[in-house]
Parts: sequence; structure tokens; C-alpha cells
Amino acid sequence: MKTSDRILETSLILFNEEGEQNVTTVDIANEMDISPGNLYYHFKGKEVIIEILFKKFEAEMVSILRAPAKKSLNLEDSWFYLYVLFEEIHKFRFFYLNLTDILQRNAEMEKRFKRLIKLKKEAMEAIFATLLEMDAVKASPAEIKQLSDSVTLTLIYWFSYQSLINANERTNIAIHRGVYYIMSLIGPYFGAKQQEFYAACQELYEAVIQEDNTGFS
Amino acid sequence: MKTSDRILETSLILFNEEGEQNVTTVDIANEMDISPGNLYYHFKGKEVIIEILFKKFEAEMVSILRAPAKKSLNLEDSWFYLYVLFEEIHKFRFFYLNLTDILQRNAEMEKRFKRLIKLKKEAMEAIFATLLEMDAVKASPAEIKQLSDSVTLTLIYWFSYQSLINANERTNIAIHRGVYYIMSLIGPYFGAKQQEFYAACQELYEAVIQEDNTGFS
DNA sequence: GTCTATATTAGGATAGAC
DNA sequence: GTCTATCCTAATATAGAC
Repeated sequence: MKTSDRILETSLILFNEEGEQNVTTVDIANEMDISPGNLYYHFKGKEVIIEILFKKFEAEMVSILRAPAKKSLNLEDSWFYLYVLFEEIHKFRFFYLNLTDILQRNAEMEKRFKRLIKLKKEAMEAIFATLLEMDAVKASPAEIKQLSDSVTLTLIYWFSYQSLINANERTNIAIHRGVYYIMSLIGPYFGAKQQEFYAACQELYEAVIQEDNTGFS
Repeated sequence: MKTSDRILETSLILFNEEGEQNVTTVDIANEMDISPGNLYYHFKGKEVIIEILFKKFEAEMVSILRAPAKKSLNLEDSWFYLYVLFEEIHKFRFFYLNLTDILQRNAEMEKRFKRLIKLKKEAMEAIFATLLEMDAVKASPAEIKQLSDSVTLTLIYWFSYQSLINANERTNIAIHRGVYYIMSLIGPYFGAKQQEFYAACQELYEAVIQEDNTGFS
């Protein structure tokens, strides 16, 4: 594995674990057992590393977000899709945990991140449009807008919120909780048949959290 | 006005406007036309200033959050109460815009902030309990828990979210949007009569935002 | 209480040998 | 490509005169 790739990988791990602000270029170099000088040979500095990590994240996220527009998702697909989204965000969570600060420092990244949010909202609207067509969900256009907004907000801040409410909880559980939280935002708008699905998910959710907590998953 | 008070006041303003991390002790001193040395005569450093500001915020917030437990709020009161909460949070928004970082640096503050969130959630549950009793809202205990959670999350991250979605918007509008957003979370659980109130609020909301945008408010 | 001047430190960054 | 040694800068903090 090339040193430059290892730098990116190590940076991402450290940023996620310690918080971007608490990780210096020297920390990254130490973790890898290379010299700081070597790190600077590969990248101009920390800011550049962050930018490259952002571009990776952006590329992955865009390809995920384009999916619902291409192919209609049914209720089960949509549910699974939320897991994919949460996992992607968790993979680059350092970014979300210090959003204000990171974006304040980099106007270009700010612009692109905001575009990403717009995409997110549009993906949600596309999903709801499909669910509406299938009569899985019953809601007015205004309610759809509102729901998409709620889901988007939740996706952005879920892990921050969890670290306040359920600190040090396992990733899987945090994600389960997130998916279930979003489900219950949509709950009131489900059709009669989907209410059953929702209730089933509720049971599943309780079970999974129970299981995860006992450490047997 | 005493210098030490002016330091606190100026710090709060600068923190809110520029972001805490972008404001140094020298910046604060410059803004006040005093020397950095003078600032350090009054406070050991920036961290201490932040702690004192937090304690002020905490005291104000606790007294606000205790209100619903003491006195039952009807629907109109609850709506007004949200404004009060949003305004208080906005007054100390620098804190919320860099939560992860600030709390990471100060374990004591982290503990107390988390306690504050718990209080917030309890206040919400108290409100919903009252609305439930008055038949203004119809929801299961699980749904009440979920709603309180949603409202709490929204209160914490609303201004962060707004700065991503509607940057540089006027405070009043951001707060109106926030209150309306929360209303629409509760919307599906309103009783028939309250639906009317909700619809009226919706119109009011549109009007106020229109008015504010034209600059005539 | 307030100032000026200066010390300390940490993090970011570069030069030049190997 | 990698290392060692060193520099630069910004932010924090203190000493001592007034």
C-alpha cells in the first residue's frame, strides 16, 4: 500500500476517533511511524488531506444519492437505503461532528457540502414520491416537503445527537436507532398495510438493540 | 459597567458572530479597546470565560425548562414557549454551533450540558402530557417519547441546520421556521380542533416570513 | 485596573542530508 | 521517498511599570 494512501486512511481513522481538531499532522505521522517531513512530502498539509477525504466522501455520497431517482424503491428498499446512508455518513462522521468549523475554514467545501444536502433532500423527495404512488404513504405535497426536511436534518445530526444521548454506544445500535427514529417520523403517514410493516420493524428494532447490547450480534 | 462584565458581554457577541474558535483573547481585547494583559487580569483565559458564559446560560435555561412542570401550558402557551426556548438558545448559539468541540475540551461542561438536554426532554414530555390530558393531542406513550426526542433534537441543531440551508437569514425568520417545523412534527397527532389551530398557524407562518423578507417587520 | 513588553508553547511547515 | 533538524506563526499567558 502506498504511503500517500496510508496517510489518507490513517487520517480518516484518527479524525473519526479523536475529532479532526484534536489530530495534528504530527499525530498522523506518529501513528504511522513515519516522520512529519515525510507526510509533508506527500501532502501540502492537513487541510489538503481533509479536502481529499471530502472529495472521496462526496463521490461516494453522490452515487448513493442518485440511486432513488433512477430506480423506484419500495418500502423495504427504502428502509434498507436508510442503513446505507447512515453507514456512509458514519464512515466520514468526523466531518459531521464538526461541520460548522470545517466548513467555515473552507468556502469551496462549504459550497459543495450544501449542494450535497440539497441532493439528499431531493433523494428523500424522490423516495416519498414513489411511496406515495404505491399508496404506501399518504401525505400532501407540503407534508412531503416537511418530511424530506426532517429526514435530511436527522441524517446530518444523528450521530452528534447520539454522542450526547447515548455516548459510547456501538455503531450498529446507533444506526438502528437512527433508522427507527426516521421511521417513526414517517409513521403517521403510513397507509393501513404499512402500519403493520412499521409495527413489525418496531419489534425487530427492540430485538436487535437487545441482542446488540448483550454482545451476541 | 464593570470591565469584567464588558469582557463577558463582548466575548458572547464575538463568539456568536464569528464562532468561538475564530475568536482569540486578543480579538476580544481589541474589540473592547483594552489590552490583552488587562483581559488576563480579569480572567485566567478564554476557557474560563466560556465556562462562565455556560453557567449563565445554564441558569437561564434551567429556569425556563422548569416552567412547564410547574404550570400546565395550553396549546397557545406551548407554542409561545417554543419561541422562548429558541430565543434562549439563539442567545448562546456559539455553544450549539460547535458543541462537539467545546464539550470535548471540558468534561465538566459536557456533563452539565447533557443534564440540560435531559431536562429539555423532560420539559417536552411534561408539555405533551398536559396536551394529552386536554385532548389537544392524541398519542401513545411511545409516540410521546418519540415526539419529545424529535423536538429536543430539533432545538439543539436547528440553528446549525438553518445556517446550512438558509444562510444569513434573519434571526426572526429562522426562529419562526423552527417553531413551525416543530409544529409540523406534532401535526399528525393533533386532535380535530387543534388541526384548525395548526392550519391558522401555518397561514400566520407564511405571512410572517413574507413580511420579514420584505423588511417591513 | 490598565498598559507595554515579552515569554511560552503548540501546531504547521520547510530545507537539506541520505 | 524518507529522515532529521529547524523555522515560522498565531495564540496563550505573564511580568513589571504606571
